[in-house]
Amino acid sequence: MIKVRFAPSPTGYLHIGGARTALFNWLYARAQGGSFVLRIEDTDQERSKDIYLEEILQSMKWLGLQWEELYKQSERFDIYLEYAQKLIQDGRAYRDGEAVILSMPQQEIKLYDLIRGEISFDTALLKDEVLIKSDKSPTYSFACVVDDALMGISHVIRGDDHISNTPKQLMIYQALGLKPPKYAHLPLIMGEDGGRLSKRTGAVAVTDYKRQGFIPEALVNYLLLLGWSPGNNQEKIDLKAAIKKFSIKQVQKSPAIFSLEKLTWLNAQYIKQMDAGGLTELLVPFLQERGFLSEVYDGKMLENSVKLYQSRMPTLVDFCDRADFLFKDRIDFSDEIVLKLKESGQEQNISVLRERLSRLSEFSLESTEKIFRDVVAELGLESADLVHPVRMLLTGKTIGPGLFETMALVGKEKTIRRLNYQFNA
RNA sequence: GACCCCAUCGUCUAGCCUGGUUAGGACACAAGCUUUUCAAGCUUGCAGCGCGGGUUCAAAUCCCGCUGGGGUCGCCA
Repeated sequence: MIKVRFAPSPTGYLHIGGARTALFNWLYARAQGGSFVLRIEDTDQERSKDIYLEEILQSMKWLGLQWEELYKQSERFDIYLEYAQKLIQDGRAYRDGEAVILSMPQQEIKLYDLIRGEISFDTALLKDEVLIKSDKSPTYSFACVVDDALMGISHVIRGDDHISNTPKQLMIYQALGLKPPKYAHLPLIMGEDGGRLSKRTGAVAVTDYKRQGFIPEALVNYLLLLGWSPGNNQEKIDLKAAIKKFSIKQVQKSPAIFSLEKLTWLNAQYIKQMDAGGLTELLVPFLQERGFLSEVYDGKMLENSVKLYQSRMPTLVDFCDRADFLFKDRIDFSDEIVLKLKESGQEQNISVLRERLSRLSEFSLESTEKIFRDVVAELGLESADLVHPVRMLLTGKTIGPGLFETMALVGKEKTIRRLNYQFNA
């Protein structure tokens, strides 16, 4: 029976590296028909906090990584103490005050890592290992070994940073007379500067990405690509397809640098291919948070707006920024826009356009375009002469979707009002 | 510093195991097409096997060394 676990410590938010470790564990379990255990390593009473635990569970769910079993080490202290006692009786460990310490055997050991192959260590270089601390709580390595053994974990898939913990833990298994699991050490994810991933080099918490408007499918897909490849030049792959193709042996051995640019590109791909209704639903909380939308809103109108921006919003937040004019009553112009409007010299022509548009009864893409084209022709202008200043007036921006689609969305009343602008005021 | 691990375009990677490829794809970048702007899309371009030795008819691929990078060295996890 294949059984793996992800063992986060609730001393901080779930970060991107942890999320990837969880993802690979989950994938391995699913690919092998095994099960996935979530084990909360909250032995550090000082630093473990419930809010972090809540956040980790939420992030896991958001990413779509369901677990079969959940444990908390803080509820298992008796078990660790019991095993430590046994080691003392067997003469493999000794007391130092309240603490229990393992006498480190001296030997050459070989570890076969599923990703790296054979790794050898000399435990003579290791110091005796603390198993139970003076406060009677277990140390990481001890709790980890006891739990992995008791929970029947068959494969330990974890970050590279644990590779040097492995020989110590192997010695604990040996002292306990228990069979160790198979190991696979994942290379770490690094920041854009090649160093450790940190807040300085970008967002590290999964919730930060959520807040920044990334969708879970894209994040998971990107994380998958960091250290693994489905082959056949495929970039976009969902969890279901990944399960079919996943092989732990194909995981890269070298660390990978996190690229926000590529994640953003993937996010844009997912957003473009979503159905507009589903995308709209995702957008609603972002819009409400900004006060752009109240509890009650016109879903149809919103969905139409979303469609117009679907290929123009790499992240959900981008929609809020780029389509803000649809939700605001009045828009503020930047100095740049004010200047460009003044330089366009189209005040008179725009007032002609405005007057003609105001006579329209049906304010649609087709009708506004017809009027616009007529006015341009009558005044002997190029379309571009009016398109740009009108867009600025309606949206407060120099860029955006097609002007007539925009007009139809903004609606007659607001369009007429925004076209009434004192260029030299 | 000691110990362990790693090394293909700027970045993520395919290829390596089972030597023979014009070393493939993607992001980014550049150009073009399209166009009312911006995106999207399509086309094209730029760019890589860290270095040095072997082994071999032949090395990105196998071996050794160097260099470079990463990780660990807590009664944190």
